[in-house]
Amino acid sequence: MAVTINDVARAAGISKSTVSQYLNGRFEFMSYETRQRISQVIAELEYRPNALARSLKQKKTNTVAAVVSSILNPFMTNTIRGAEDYCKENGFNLILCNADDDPAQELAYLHTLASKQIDGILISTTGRNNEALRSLNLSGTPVVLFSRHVPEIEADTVCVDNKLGIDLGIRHLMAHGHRRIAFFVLPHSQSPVTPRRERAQAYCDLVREYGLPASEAWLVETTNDEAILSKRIEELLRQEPKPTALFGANDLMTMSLVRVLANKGLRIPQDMAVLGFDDWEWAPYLQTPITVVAQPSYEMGRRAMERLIMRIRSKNDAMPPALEHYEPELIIRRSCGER
Amino acid sequence: MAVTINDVARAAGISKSTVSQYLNGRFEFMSYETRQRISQVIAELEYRPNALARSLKQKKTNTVAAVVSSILNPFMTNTIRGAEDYCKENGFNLILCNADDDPAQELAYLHTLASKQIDGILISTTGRNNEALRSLNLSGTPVVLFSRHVPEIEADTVCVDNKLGIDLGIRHLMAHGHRRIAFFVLPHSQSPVTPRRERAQAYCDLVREYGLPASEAWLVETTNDEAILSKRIEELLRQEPKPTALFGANDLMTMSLVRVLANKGLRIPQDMAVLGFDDWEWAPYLQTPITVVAQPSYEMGRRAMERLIMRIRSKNDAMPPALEHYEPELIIRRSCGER
DNA sequence: CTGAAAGCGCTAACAA
DNA sequence: TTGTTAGCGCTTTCAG
Repeated sequence: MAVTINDVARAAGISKSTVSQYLNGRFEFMSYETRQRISQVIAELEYRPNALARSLKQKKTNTVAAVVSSILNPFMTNTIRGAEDYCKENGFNLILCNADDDPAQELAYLHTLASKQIDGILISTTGRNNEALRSLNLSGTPVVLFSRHVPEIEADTVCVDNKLGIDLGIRHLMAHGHRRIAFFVLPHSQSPVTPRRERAQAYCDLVREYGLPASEAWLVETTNDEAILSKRIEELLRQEPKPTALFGANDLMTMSLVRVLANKGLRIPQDMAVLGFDDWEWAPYLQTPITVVAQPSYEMGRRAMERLIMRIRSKNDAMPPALEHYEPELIIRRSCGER
Repeated sequence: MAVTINDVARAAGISKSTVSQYLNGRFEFMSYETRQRISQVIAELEYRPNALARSLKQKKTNTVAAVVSSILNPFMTNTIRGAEDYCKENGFNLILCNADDDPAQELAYLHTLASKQIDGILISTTGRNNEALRSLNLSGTPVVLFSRHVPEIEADTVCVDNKLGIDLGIRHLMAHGHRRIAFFVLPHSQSPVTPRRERAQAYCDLVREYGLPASEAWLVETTNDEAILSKRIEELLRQEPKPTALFGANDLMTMSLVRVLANKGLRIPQDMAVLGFDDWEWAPYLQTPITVVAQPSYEMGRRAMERLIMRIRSKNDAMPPALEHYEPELIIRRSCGER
């Protein structure tokens, strides 16, 4: 049987409330000897306060959760590292939940997190559980959104300027002589997820704005499953004129694009230029290092967690929700042609 | 204020113990109407039982933790996925802790996990907190070790047959005409961590056994920091005769090796062959696809979690601890030469 | 079939 | 400066 505060009190010959005071750092009204005594007994007994009991009473767990769409996504893992570091520096525990972009999973997590009385939630949401998120946020469990903005949820949001990112990318491609640009994005037409919509929209707008040749077929809505992607690319290459550059709307998509081209024996950039949205660890070390539009993911994660913890500490008071945009950055490597 | 079991009882016009029965699926002694009524009230009120209170009383949290040395390590992330899946299938929650191979961090996690009354721990330990782990295991929080075996801790362990892995690797290199093989491993002489010791030992033994030329300088003990690694490689190449192949003792090491060689303009395998222990996602897509000795990481993670949950369910009864070895597999790509 | 009562381990007034 | 007391929200005998 685990040792409890009562055991400590008994062994020290004092009452448990004094021990409790000690545990909570209220030494002001405690004799020096008592304090010494308690500290010694605790060490001897290897006493560790039961966090469940404490949290039950205090109504706070000092634990927050990050619910992400996929831990395979390098952008997410970097974001998490930022969030994690900020937590650590501020004495919070972090629970990581991988919702796999599945609304049902996401909702299940929200429920168990709520039942575990988590203090706050950082989430890159599927956008399908807005009521649940709103009600959490309203009922005292602060929620901060990152990467994906959902106007219906009045919560702090940290994301990137998607239009700027696409603009950076397209201008870079143009500078390398590319005019026929295909854009690969996850299905977005009936998805509530904003980044893909914003990026696809920006692509369309900018292609028009810059007077580039356009084709419906060049806005490719597809999963990043490599078999499927492979077919879509074949279709694309069967038509004339073909695009000369492929622009992936996020890291996973670009990674698949690179692999599919490699498996087809197509060289980058000689046979096809490739540009990605989001950077990833291996991008510089591939056969052809990949040029990308990168988000400052680590900082964004830190910042999102900073806001979350601030909300928790301020008890989520009246402050209106803030929407913050970070600037993406173009990292030029070699996949769009030399120069 | 959150809704409690009392609110539900009151709204349903019954006592809270009946509601509790309902929550715990004990419908046997409950009228059908009561049952209906409760279910309806719960839905209306959006009642979610407080897991803290429940766990406090039941003395179990239905939550386990995985403490890993690094989430940047692809071997670990695959292992985690296996563990995660098994948890999910069995109704357990998983908390992921990244100890960063720092014994102090690890110990801190063990303490907070214990205080959170976690039901069990899966760990790839630094080997520096053996007493803590033993005492957890003995005092009712089952511990399962994976990847790293520590004889002093009598707990189930799931790991790979390291000697076999090194043998597979060395024989493959020999088959490609390599005889001067350098082995890159993290500092292990005074580290309690077994895999690196076993692998280094196996390297030494097998080099002797196969009558390969040996040199103290070819057993390179180094961190995988790229700057440092770069220096070590330069030193190695300054001497005659040079090795013709580099064997990385784990994924992170091999990844760094590949990057350092790339940055030096050395071609794989023409200028230097490379072989890795542990596979990783990008290994097949690099300039030269990397040949590796792979561990069945997903299965190992699943299996480790299976044992852990079994221990939890059986209340960690007398069963003697089991040590399981999985077989590694050679995945031939192109980094050791064509053939 | 349902309710009353005690208690899990801890905190927080309030008394002493 | 320390102890008493009353819960936090839930489960679990044990009566009825």
